[in-house]
Amino acid sequence: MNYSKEIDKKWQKKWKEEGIYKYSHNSSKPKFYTMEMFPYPSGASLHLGHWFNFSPADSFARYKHMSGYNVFHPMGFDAFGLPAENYAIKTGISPKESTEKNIETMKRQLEEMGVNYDWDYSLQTCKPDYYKWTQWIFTKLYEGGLAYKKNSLVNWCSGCKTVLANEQVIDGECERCGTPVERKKMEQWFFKTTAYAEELLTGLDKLEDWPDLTKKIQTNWIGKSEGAEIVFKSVNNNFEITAFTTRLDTVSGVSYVVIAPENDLVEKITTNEQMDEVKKYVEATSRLTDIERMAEGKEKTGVFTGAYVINPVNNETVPVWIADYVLDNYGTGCVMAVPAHDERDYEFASKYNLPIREVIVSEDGESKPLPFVEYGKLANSGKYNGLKSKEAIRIIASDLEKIGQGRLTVNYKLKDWSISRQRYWGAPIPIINCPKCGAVAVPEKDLPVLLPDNVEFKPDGVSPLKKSKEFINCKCPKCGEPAEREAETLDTFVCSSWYQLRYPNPKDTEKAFDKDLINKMCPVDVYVGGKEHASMHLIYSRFMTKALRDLGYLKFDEPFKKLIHQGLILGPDGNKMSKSKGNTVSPDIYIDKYGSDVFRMYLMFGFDFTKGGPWSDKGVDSMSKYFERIEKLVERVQNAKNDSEKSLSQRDKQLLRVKNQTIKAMGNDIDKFKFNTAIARSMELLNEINDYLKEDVNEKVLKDTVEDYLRLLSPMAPHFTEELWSSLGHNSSIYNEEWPKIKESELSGGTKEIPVQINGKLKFVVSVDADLPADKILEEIKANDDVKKLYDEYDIKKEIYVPGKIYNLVAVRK
RNA sequence: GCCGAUGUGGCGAAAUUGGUAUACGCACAGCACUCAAAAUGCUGCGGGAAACCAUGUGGGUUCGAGUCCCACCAUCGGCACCA
Repeated sequence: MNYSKEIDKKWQKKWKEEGIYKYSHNSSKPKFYTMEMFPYPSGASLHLGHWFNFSPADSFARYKHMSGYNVFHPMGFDAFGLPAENYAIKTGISPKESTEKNIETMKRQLEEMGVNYDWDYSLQTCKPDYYKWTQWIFTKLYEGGLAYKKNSLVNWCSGCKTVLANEQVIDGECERCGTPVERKKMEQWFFKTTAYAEELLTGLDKLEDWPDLTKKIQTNWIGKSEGAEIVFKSVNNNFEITAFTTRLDTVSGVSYVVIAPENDLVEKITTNEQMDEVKKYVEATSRLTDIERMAEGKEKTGVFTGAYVINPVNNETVPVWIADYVLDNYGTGCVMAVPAHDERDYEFASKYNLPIREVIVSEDGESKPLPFVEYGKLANSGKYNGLKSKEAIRIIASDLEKIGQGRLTVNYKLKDWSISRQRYWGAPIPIINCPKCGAVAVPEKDLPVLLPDNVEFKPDGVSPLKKSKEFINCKCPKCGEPAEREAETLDTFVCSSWYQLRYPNPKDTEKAFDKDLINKMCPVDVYVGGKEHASMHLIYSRFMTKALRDLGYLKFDEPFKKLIHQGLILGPDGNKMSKSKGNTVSPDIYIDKYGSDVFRMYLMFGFDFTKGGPWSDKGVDSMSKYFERIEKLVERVQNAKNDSEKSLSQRDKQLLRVKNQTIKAMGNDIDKFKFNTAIARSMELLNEINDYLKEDVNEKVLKDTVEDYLRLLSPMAPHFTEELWSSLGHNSSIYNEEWPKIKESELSGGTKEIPVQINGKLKFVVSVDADLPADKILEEIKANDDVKKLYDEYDIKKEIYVPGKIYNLVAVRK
């Protein structure tokens, strides 16, 4: 075979010299913005996952380019983050240095893949010319009331020595290092994602081209629940407790009220007699990690506060308890406990001998074993007796509203996004804390707040930036008095929540993005990336888009119109690839042996793009053989004479028909990221062409077909087809060829087979002229000898003819 | 526990959305070329002698079901003391 890695190199060089992938916003063609989630620049060479993600996405972009779009397909680097910092701690090489080096390596390797990126439209989140604008966005959100600081309970990872967002806590462990997460109270910056909870949820309905699974995950994550608030006043009328409940119908069964140990009310309401015990309990729970606290089967614990409140619905006095089965960060952190109709309350009440009163029975009035948690009919509920649960909720809520002690409301699991990180390698939060003026945003003219180079950043829980006096000490931009800078850095997800807005104009020193341009370019038409970001990056980006829209910068609601998740290539053993399991596979040996295109094609053909699967290289050889067969065919065509005068034979027409079918099918497939079937179609076309070569060949038909065939393959195998294209005497790149147009006239003709069935079971097929109108086809079927025989053998009860498709007889054998 | 996805040959997988199940490959077998092998090319390839039977299992709707409906089994994923 002629194709090899050397051919890749030759064309990569030429493409670069000729600048064929240079992008310009000035074009008469319609825009098409497609991008992949940008990678983190890690030290090692590109792994299989990168290839599986980026090379098909590149093929897609190439296909769109050939289909007449002005395709914008940028690539950048998500360059801030912990790995570089941890690497630095280990080796002493600064994050800046190692990151820059890694980016250079990665860029080179991406080019070896044969991608059509224009590096003039690229970005690196760790560069001041980028993070200046991340900081600017922060200040805009701050001014718009969407960023705020509060003392709050946060997820603390003692491994990474930093705070984590809720989204970064997986099963109670740090998403990055697996350390059990602790809870800590700290002053933290937040973005007000909750302000958009409802829109983030309802907006999902409009995202028709997003995977259902991803929308489902976001729906769960947002966790909307409709219920009611109810206010319990204390017996002495010196405090109030507001609880959220979805089961206001059970309110007459409240036998106590519980609040979370961390809740601010605890201190306020606890009586002196109970204070010691309560303090002990609160301290004990605070020592537990989330995992310990929520361990399955863990017995519920709690303690009485000494306080009593009044149930506004029946005026009963009930005790107030503290228990760690109540979460402070959901609802109000306070719960009305109805042991008869809630499993948790039942367990707790049983343990502490609190009353259990049945107030819901089944709809037919039957008493059910407790705890009975389904909807039913009210009992033991005074004037509400006999009401069905759902109407009771409405009526009780409206009664409470009249006395100002409750109302229907909604609650979301979604929390505000915690964005402060006590680490070094990130964008400094652009805030100056002035003793007089408070937190003041750094004015645009003073941005970026540069990340200092020489800082000791060994993690010890104190933000490394605090240790740099030069960094910390500054003047308040408002009053000019001495002040201190915020010492924390932004969660890297802030950097990636807006990067698609920067790509179209990455070198702009005046603004983050050009309003007019970005409103034309966005939303991104197709976004490709892993589904592990469903409840992180993809929520943050959506939030940021909506926030910037409401601040007047954007005119669209969603960042990404269509979303595709690539699957995961697993190790040969079916497990996730990891160095510790020793099941990693490097793409390099395949690239060296076969060249980039064979490998790209193999990845696309051997796996469903959205599914992935366990790695196997069984078919790589056969892909290489496919390339050889193509080379042979092209060699044959190089000597093709031009016999255009010849009229088309039936065989010629059949070839053209198959070609047109292939064009149609491959286009549809690539649009849906179904590269496996697209390549299968191309193989069918090759088989057809080789079959055609056995008979009388019309050289012009052959050459046209083969050239179209190369065009069809070129998005998937850019180097290989470029080489063959030039061997056919073409001087311009195949990349700038048009994707072949379907000729309807050539699509028709030939014969087609109509299945003939008895009772839905296939008997045989009848071949008919494909161009015949449906009723003529039916005539031909009926005239067919085999069909006539069926009439003799069977009693025909009914005849079903789906025009031009199938002929079925409902019949009994005579 | 709640929500969701998937299940088709020895294997990776197709099936225009209710209309010829197993496309395209891999593996395998036979033949040709060769002294021979490799490479290449051709042929076959779900089961069954056949009628027929086969898309995780059992029902249902339909002239017709891999596709729609109900129940179940298995695997994977998301959420999970969310009041």
